[in-house]
This record gives sequence, C-alpha cells and structure tokens, in this order.
Amino acid sequence: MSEQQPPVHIPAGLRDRGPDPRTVRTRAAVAEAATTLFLRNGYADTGVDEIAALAKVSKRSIYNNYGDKESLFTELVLGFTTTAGEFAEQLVGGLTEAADLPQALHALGRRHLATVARPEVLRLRRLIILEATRFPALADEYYRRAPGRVMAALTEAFTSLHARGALRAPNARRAAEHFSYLVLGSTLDAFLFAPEAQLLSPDELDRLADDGVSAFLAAYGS
Amino acid sequence: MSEQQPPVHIPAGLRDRGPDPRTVRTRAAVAEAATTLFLRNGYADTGVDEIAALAKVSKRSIYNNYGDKESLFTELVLGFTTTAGEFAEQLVGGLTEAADLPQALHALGRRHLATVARPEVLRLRRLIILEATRFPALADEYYRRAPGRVMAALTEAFTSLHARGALRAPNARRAAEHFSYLVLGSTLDAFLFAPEAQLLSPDELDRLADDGVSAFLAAYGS
DNA sequence: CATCTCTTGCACCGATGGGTGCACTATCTT
DNA sequence: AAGATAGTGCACCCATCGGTGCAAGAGATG
Repeated sequence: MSEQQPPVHIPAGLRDRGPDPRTVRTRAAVAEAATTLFLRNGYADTGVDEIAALAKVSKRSIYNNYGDKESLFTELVLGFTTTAGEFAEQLVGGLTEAADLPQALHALGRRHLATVARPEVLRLRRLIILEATRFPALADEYYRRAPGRVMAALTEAFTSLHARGALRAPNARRAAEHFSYLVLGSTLDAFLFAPEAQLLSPDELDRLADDGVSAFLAAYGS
Repeated sequence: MSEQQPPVHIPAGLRDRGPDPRTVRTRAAVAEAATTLFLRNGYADTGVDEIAALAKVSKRSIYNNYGDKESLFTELVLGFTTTAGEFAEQLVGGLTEAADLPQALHALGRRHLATVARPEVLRLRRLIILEATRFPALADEYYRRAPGRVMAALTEAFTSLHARGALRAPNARRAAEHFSYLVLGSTLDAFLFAPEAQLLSPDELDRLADDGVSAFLAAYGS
C-alpha cells in the first residue's frame, strides 16, 4: 500500500537507526485498513474504531501515529493522488512519434479507459468528489494531478501533431478535452450514480474506447 | 418551490374541504428551507434543527409533516427529479424536422448546456451523487429520468436522422452519448471537484457548447 | 539484562444529532 | 362560540463518534 518511507540514503558504516519496526507495522496496517474503508464507505461513514478493528490495532495507536482522523485521511489520499499523477504522466508518452497515428490513438484510448475504469481508481475519484467540500485543497490537488496532467500531456501532443499536419486541432486544449470525454465520459458518469453496479467487461470497455477514438478521429483527423 | 397540491377539481357547491392551510404553509416553508440546506451542505451535514430554524417552524412540525429526515429528503429530491425529467423531455423536441440541422444542433447544444450549468441543477446532481450509496434508488431514478431521458430522446432523433441520411450515425445511442459528453463533459466534471468555484459566463458556455457540437458534426455529419 | 519506546485495553469525556413526549397556544372549520 | 386540528417550545432520551488518560504489557535496542 505504497509506504512512504522517505528514501533517505544512509552512508553505510554510519547506520542511523531505522524507524522502530513496530511503528512501521502499525502504520502499514492502519493505512491499508483505512484505505479500504474510506474507499468503500467514505470519510464520514468510516469510524476510527472501525479502522482500528480492521487493522487489528488499538484505537490509541491510530492517534499516536496519525494525529487525528483528518490527517490520516489527507495523508492517504495525497499518497494515492501522487501515484495517480505518475500514471498520468506516462500514459500519453510517445504519441507524437507514432508512425500510425490512428492506431496509436486507439491504443491510447484503450489504455486510458482500462486504467481509469478500475474499481480502486473509480472509488478514489468518487471519494474525492464526495469530500470536495470538506477537503477542497485535496480535491484541487487531485484534479490537477490526475485528469489535469493527462489533459496537459494530450494538449501538448495534439499541438505538436497539429503543427505537423497529422491532426486538425487548432484548439489543442479543447481537442484534448473532447478526446478524454469521448473515451471516458460515460464510464465515469455511470459509476458516480451507481457505485455498486458491476463494471463493464474489458471487451466492452475496449469497444467503448474504440468508438470514442473513432469519433475523435473523424472530427479531428487531417 | 413546486408545491404538489394534487390538481383535483372540485365541483362548485359541493366544496370538499381543502387541506388545512396551516399544514400547507408549514410544509412549504420546510420544503424550501430543506431544499436550500440540502443542496448547499448535503444530507448528512444538514441538521433537522437547522432546517427548522431556517424555515421558522418548530422541529416537531417537521416530524409531524414528513415523518423523518430520510422521508423529507427523498420526497424533495424526487420532486426535483420529476421536474428535471420534464425539462429533459422537451429539450430535444423538433430536432428531426429542422431544415438546417447543423444550426439546430448548435442551438440544442447551447440550450442543453445552459440548462445544465445552472447552480441548482449542478448542485442537485452533485447532491444525488453524494448520497448515491445511502439512497441508491434515488440515484437510479434521477439517472434514468434526467440524463437518461435526454439520451433516449437524442437516440431516437439520431436514429431518424440517420435513416434519412442527414446524419451518419449507425450507432445512434453511442452518438447520443458522444453528443452529450462533448457538450457537457467538462462543465459537469469540473463542478464535482470544485463546487465553490464560480461558473463560466454564458458566453464561455456558448463557446464550449459550440465547440462540442462542431466536433460532433465533424464526426457524425453526413 | 536494563532501559526506552511503542502498543494495548478500557473506561471515559463531550459534542452532535435524530427523534419523542407533553402541555400549551394558535388557527381552522362548522 | 366551540370543538377539532395543527403548530410551538422545551426538556429529554439515546446512540454515535472523535478524541483522551492511564496503567500495564510487549517488543526493540544497546
């Protein structure tokens, strides 16, 4: 569950004592349990006692390790937001160099949708939306890091492709938005209203992505 | 605030006694106050005492008139869902008969976005999403009535336009989804993450809608 | 082994909030 | 005017929940 031990490199021979193994274990257990519960039931509907029970840890230890419930929450969500941002980063890579642009865009669309349509991702997104009024800064951070970064990367790629004449996208930013919503729109939307409904099969997702990308190409292809 | 006095016509001279004016007034005051607070702060963060205070009504009267908090909530939301569904109904009307389809679609896109981008509508949508786990039936109802109905109407229109050759949309349902997300996507999405942010100006909304519709026409125009 | 640190269990506090009981008053209706 | 009906105010119950205090035990470290 992505433990953020600060990667401080310690000169061998001068071994600083590492963190107490007990706190490591406790924090990990709490993080995992809390993540599960927050993602499943939201912030307000998850009790600290509940987390303690699932983590098989005393309630006191949670407070000793994380301060209070809000800190625990923001720390966890911020961690996931970071990793989401990294995913976003590498998604678009190599698009401008593709020999066969339509094929590359179809691949990108499928990858994008497959990545986003995973339960954990959808749940995280939903959780952040649910708590956007209680934790506006968190919502902002996520929005900028995850969808925002993808959008920025797409915009950049489309700008370059437009300059080269491989795409007709004078407003690259808008084209990026259109691409995203064509591919992801219905999936993201549906999940918000019916978080318990079963997800689409990988095949259905691929068809959805393909249709979206095809529409995009019909609109923006040169 | 849309009082649902059943429009029963009473033969004059045989005047059935109407409802007690006191309950009418109380219910209306409660409905208005509760609507405001639910939309602004959500279900959990709105207290019954708070509603009573804003409605200038005793807490007891709320319980006498609505039973409990959940009933009050569902009754209100269901009411708005109904009116939303009616709006949806008339949005698409007359599209198939339009002489100038591109122009008609642009008008439709603008109307659609302008309707949906109003604070009350966005808040209602957000509220229902927030409570989709506590009130799944409500979320379902809304989803079917509001966006679902629009989608159905669009699908029907696109089917007919495709048959006539005015549009190239073999998969009319998908085309309807694409149309909706192209026009509404970014607005709906952004609001979920930043409900306090100021809305776009009408002009900006029109440009957004125009861009979406243009992309749609480029993809699906015959 | 000795010491220091973290974890545990459990009782407990205080605030919040949905919902009720009841006696009293205000308002309709006939 | 008189009895029914609805609203009021207020104290109150109870469950939930975030957070704390503390004494004792388990584990780490040197």
